[in-house]
Amino acid sequence: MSKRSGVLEFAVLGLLRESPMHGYELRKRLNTSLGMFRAFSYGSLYPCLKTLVGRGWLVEEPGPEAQDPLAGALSGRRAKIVYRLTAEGKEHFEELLAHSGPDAWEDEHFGVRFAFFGQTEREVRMRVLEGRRSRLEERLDRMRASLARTRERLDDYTLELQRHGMESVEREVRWLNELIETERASRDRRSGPDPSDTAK
Amino acid sequence: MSKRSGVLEFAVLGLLRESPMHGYELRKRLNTSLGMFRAFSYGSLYPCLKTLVGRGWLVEEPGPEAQDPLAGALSGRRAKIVYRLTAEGKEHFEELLAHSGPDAWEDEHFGVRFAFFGQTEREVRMRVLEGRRSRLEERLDRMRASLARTRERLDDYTLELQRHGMESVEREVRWLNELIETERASRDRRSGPDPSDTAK
DNA sequence: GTTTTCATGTAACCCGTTACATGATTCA
DNA sequence: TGAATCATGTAACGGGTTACATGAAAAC
Repeated sequence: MSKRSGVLEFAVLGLLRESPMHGYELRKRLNTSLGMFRAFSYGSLYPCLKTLVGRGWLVEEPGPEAQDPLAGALSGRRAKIVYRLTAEGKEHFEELLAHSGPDAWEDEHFGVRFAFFGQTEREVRMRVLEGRRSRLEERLDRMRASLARTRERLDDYTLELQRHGMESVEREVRWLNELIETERASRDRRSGPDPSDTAK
Repeated sequence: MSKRSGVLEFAVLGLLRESPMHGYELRKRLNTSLGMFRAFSYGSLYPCLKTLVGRGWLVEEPGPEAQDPLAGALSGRRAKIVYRLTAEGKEHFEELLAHSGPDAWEDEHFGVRFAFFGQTEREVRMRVLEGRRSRLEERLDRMRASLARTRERLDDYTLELQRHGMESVEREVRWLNELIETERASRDRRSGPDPSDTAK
């Protein structure tokens, strides 16, 4: 029933798709490789892994050291649990990757989506980047409007905070512009410059 | 009992300190004037107001239109509830303002603290700005270290994401540097340039 | 041999949102 | 008169954290 709306879920599936791992290692990768923009604790990771197993997207496997006859002989030892993506799990993740709905470019989701762009279709990448950009442009419009309405009643610090906030958003828009540009260029290089396209 | 660790609580007290308001208006101010960096819904605002009243930091007052004899005569009408900061509430908020502990420069708190810098002592402002800056510098160190360790195993998109993330943090550090500079300049202008200070 | 780091989990809580319910006032 | 906006609230849920408990393996 639970939606598991899923930044964490998405990231876990994505990382496990590259290679099986146990929880501890997974968490480190979440907070470094992928991380910077979001941190997770074991308190959320392990329960998440459990529910993914419950849905058949992951399987728990004994760690490789279970092959070791010495360790195997000693009963009662708790082996590392290595999580591996199942076929259904892979299929599900690919569906998620193909999706480019509005939620894909919200603040919380965009970062993790971008982190897996390497596995994402070019067209989907474009839609997500452009969606994100127009999302931010809407926000800029609202900020500018609100600033125009309230400029005089605000003190210097509040004003400075808003100015800095707007600059941050403008900066991200420029970044997206560059990325979109690059994507387009590499697409055009592939299919050859199309006069009917560039003439527009 | 509840901690109410309080971005919302802080902002409510701060806004009501400037002038009494009813909930609806309060929420708008939270999401525009102060806002951009955080939004709140009624579902969190009204319960928060209730608990603040419960602690004696706010009082509910009938809206000004209750003075209107016509409206007052019509029984059963639900008046707007105007919230006003009590003396204890004001005292409490000033304690919060004076505080410059580590939590003041965390991501979640820093924005709201900055928004009320207009009401904050110069020394406290300095400590918060400097605390925030060193917090971000630590983060940069960790990012650089992690990047150096993992650079080759990462694909282009992940790398680009990290690069952009680091640039964002670096940019905020530069912003803080300017703010600190400005604060220092205005302080020095006050007390006159001190040779023993500038010689260092 | 002891401290660190690796490794797995659980229970309680926190701060907030969404969706809903209700009704008054203003504007077209 | 009907729609938009003003205005106040509640119940259920959501996605996470903190603090705790446990124990093996590695490093010193």
